[in-house]
Amino acid sequence: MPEAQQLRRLVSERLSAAAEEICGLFEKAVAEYQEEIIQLKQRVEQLTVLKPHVLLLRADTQLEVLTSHQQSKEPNVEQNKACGPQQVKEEQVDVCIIPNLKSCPSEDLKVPLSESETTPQADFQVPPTLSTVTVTLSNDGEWIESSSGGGSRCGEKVKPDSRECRFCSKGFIKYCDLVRHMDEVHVGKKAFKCSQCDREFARRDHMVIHSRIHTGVKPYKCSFCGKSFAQTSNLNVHLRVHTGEKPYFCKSCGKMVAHSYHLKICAQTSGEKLFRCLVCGKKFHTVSDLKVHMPLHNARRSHTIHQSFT
DNA sequence: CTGGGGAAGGGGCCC
DNA sequence: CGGGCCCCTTCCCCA
Repeated sequence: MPEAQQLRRLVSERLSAAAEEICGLFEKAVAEYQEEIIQLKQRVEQLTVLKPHVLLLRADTQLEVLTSHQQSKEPNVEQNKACGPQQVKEEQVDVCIIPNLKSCPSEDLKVPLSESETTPQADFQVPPTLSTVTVTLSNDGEWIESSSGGGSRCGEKVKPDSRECRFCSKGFIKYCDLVRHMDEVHVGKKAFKCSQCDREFARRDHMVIHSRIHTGVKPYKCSFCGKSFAQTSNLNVHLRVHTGEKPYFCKSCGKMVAHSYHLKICAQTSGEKLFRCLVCGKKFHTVSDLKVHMPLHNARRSHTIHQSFT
C-alpha cells in the first residue's frame, strides 16, 4: 500500500512540523513571562520596602488601599507592562468597602483603583511620605491624589475593617459577620449595592466584577489577539477560539462544541418543543425562538402572551 | 443554527 | 476562619 504509507509519512511530517511550531511559540511565551515576572518582583520589592498606606476616596466615599499588601498574581502581564512600573492589577489592591449607603449618601461607585481610573500622577511606588496617601475621584471622573496625614470619609476617619448593614445600620467588625447577618436577618437581601445601577450583590467580589461594566476595566488580556475581558472565565472561553478546543460533546447531534450552553440549546432544538405561545398555541424549542415569535402578536403582547412549560 | 461575548452567581482553594 | 481570587456554569444577546 504505497499510497497509504505515503499518506502516513505525509501526516507524520505535518504533525511534527506543527508540534515544532507550537513548542517554539510556547518557549517564546514562557521566556517573555519569565522576564515579566522578574520585573514584577522588582516592583513588589520596591513597594514592600516603602509600605505606603493609600486611602482612596470617591466624592465622600472612602476606599482603603494598602499597597504593601499587593502581590504579583497578575493575569495580565502585558497590561501592567504598558502601564509602567507603578501600576498594579486592579484586584490586587486591598480595598475596604463600606456597604452601608445610609452613611454615605452620595452612593458613588466604590471600585478598586485600576489603571483606567488613575491619573499618571497617582504614583504609588514612591509616595511622598510613609503616611496616608489620599486619592479622590472627582466629579469629572479623575482621580486626585493628595498626601494628607489621615484620610476621611464624610469628615471622619473610618476604621478599615468597619462594616455596617445597609438595612439596619448595625455595625460589624468583619465582612463575614456582615454577610452572615444578611443571611440570618435580612433573608433574600444583599449586602452590597452598586451605586451606579442600584444592583445588589451578596458578595463583594461579585460587585467588584460587576463594577467593571461601569468603569470599563478589562484586566484580562488574550495573549493571542490582545482582546481584553472583564472576567477570567470569559477569557478562558475566548481562548478556545484560538486553540480550537471544543470540550463539550453534544449527544443530540454528535458534534463537539465550545460552549456548554450550546449543548443545552442543541438538546432543546433536537428534543421536544417546550415553549408555547399562549396566543396562537405554536410551540418552540427555545425561549429565544418564542421571543422572536412574540412580536407577531405585538398588539396584545403585553397582557396576553407569556411563555409556559407544557 | 452556530459561534462568540457579556454578565451573574456559586463553589473551591489559598493566604 | 475570613476574604479574595480563580474557575466553572448558566443565561442572554447578537452577528
